[in-house]
Amino acid sequence: MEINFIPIDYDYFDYQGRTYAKIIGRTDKGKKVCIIDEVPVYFWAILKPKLLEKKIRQLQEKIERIKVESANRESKVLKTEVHDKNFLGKECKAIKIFITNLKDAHDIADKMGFDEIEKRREYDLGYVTKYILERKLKPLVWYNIDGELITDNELGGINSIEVDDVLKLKTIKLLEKQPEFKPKILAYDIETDEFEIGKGHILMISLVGENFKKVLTWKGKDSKKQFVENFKDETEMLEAFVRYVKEQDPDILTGYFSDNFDLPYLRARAEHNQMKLNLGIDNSQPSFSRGRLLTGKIKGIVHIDMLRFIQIVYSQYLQSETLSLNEVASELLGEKKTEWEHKHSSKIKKHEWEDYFEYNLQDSVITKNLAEKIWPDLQEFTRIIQEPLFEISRDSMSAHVENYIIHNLERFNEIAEKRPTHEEIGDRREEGRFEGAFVLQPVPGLYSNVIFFDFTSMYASVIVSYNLSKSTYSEKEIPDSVEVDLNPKAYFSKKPGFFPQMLAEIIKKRKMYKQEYNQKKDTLSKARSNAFKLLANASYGYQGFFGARYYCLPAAAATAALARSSVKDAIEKIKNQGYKVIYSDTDSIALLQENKTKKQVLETLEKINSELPGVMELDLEGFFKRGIWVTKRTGEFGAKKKYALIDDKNKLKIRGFETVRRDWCNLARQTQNKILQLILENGNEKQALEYLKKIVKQIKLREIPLEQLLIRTQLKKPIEEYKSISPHVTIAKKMKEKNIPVNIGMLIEYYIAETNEKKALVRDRAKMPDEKGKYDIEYYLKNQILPAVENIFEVFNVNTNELLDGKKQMKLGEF
DNA sequence: GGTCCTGCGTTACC
DNA sequence: ACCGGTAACGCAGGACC
Repeated sequence: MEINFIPIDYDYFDYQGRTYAKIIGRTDKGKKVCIIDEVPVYFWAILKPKLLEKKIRQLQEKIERIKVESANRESKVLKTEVHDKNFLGKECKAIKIFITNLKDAHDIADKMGFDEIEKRREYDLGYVTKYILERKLKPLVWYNIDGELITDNELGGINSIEVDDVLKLKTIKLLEKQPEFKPKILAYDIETDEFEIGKGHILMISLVGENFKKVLTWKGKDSKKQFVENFKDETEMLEAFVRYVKEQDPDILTGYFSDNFDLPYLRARAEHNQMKLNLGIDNSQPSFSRGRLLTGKIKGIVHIDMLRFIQIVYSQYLQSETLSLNEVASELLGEKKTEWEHKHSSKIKKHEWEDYFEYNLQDSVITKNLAEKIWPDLQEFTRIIQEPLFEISRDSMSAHVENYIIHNLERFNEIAEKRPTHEEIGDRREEGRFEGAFVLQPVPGLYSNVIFFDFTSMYASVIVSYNLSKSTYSEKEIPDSVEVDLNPKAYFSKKPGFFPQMLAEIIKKRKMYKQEYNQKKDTLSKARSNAFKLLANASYGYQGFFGARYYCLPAAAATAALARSSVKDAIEKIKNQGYKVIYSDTDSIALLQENKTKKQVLETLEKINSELPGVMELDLEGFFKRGIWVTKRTGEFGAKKKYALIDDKNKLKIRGFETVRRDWCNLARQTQNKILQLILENGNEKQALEYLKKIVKQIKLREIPLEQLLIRTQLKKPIEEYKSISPHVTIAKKMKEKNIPVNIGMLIEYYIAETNEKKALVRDRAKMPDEKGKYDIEYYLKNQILPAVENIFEVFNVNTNELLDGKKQMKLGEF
């Protein structure tokens, strides 16, 4: 039978010693279908150069005799073939070794310690990756599939899984016209009495899908809400949850922080109540793999923890200071949810339960909206990198880069490099650091007509332009190469390597889809452009990352070194054209327009671009009517990574200042922001100074609400591990004593209060927000407000310290 | 008891 | 363990006088 099919989830199973792929997807008629398929599995033995044919044949025979036995199967080599391949850009002869079961590839490879073999490779690729490579049945791409319906008890009863049809694949054909795919998304969220997994009851579970809204609970017998469904106890509620998930039959089950909270909690409570949380299409329970973080997997339904994907892919582009559902949703969706003050169920009053149900439902509604908003990005990442959605939603950026490489090696006839061993990782981490970016020390001041240039995807374009990669690198001087002045010197062949070539394509596609987006303003080209941009930006970090298959520290060091010299060259050229360069950081250059016209500026840019190597490109980032740079708090020099700009539309761009640092109190941040705004709008400090005086007075009169004075600092490790006990650690200890849950990653809130005895240490004056106390006027003036503004006023030779003198008078009773 | 310096720790920039 | 280096700066803690 023939169907149009889109693969969503990939899995595999063993039956009678053989491995089968099991792909779950949808048909264009909306049916959920499982495809069963088989591909030959193999790995490679790369041979030493110049082996005689006879030798190779003898070796093949030896290899073909290898067998390994494990508890439940015997695995052997099925056949071997000799191929001309490339490994790390070099031509080689390699034996392709076909085996019965991929799981035994390691053991078979271990038995191949023959002299003629230089390296064994690709025994460490996962089955699903191998399957996608081999069959070219790529995730989230439409295919026409011809398959045979499995109706009997074949393959150990595979047809009993909960899908519409199970098909054994015969042939696949890529569909020319790719229709839009909208997955069925079901969002869920639980509310519990305790934060520790499984410790307390699950009070309620919300489920939200298309035209489907439910809150399942055993606490809702008095509820008048339509969406609330009441059950006898927790067990019945959990059973109903499983039932509803199956009934809804989603492609994606999504939660927020659900890998590490909701799903493991559900599993733990099911266990506690001696029932099975059989969510899988084969009635299996969710499984959890342990890395540093839990990962929850459900067979046949893609479980996606939205937080993971947002953390990895979006967080650097978000303004949100925490990645809480509330903050992220309000930034990405413009939705604010109503707050609920968490308390134990025994303390919830009757009428409050209704609000609690509403709150619980809302979390799932928001999570679903978030998933729909982010879907284009998830989809495009999946299509571009060609790994399953489940992995794409959780993998780190380095894994994305690596998977992109692996799925594109075939065009280069390349055999994949292996993953580093623990020892190799250890050695790599010992290798030490290399010099990074160049940052130009600014001269403090208020400047008019500031222009910013920046290099587009600078590191990626350096890698491409200078061909920097593991396969092009040489320790020793080689013909037709570029020498990079590192210690020791590094040489990179001019013959294009596969990684720089792939990266060149990534950059090209980024450019193409960005242009397409600028014309069409559609979500698809935006998501594509975004995915390629992120891949390009992660490429430099990838080559310097100790866990990478294609780790190459000299390539990373050379990338940084050539980026430094490129930016310095550009600065010199700009200066030679008669401009003053006032600042530069990594890939950007700030210069003053002064008496030049915009046309002249663009000509300068053009000239520099014409002289840049390869795909490197200097771009006009923007014109700003004013900009301010300040001194460091210690010393006379200009502070790096701290400046503020304003454009013609009075839009501010603030970098590095306390305004953008979440570990300063809101009052200091807002005051500084306002002062920067007034100065940049007016071009002088007059109004800003008046504003500051007003704020100082309000502080002294205790008119500032405590919320404005709270300092938030993240707890980054267990309390006991801190060598230096700073205020937030002290508060975290206090919270723990009071049985308030304290987790790693939490933002600890506190304020600094006055004390009777004059204690020197800040931490001894730190109090929790709900602790009684008067805020310490002197602390907030001297340690928050003044430090945030004094360097700014110093630009105008205004000494803000004088404003503080009022505090003595206050103590004398002036206020 | 004060001053100075250093290291820890967090958060930013790119 | 899950991409890199550069940088600012508060606070604690110890050296030193």
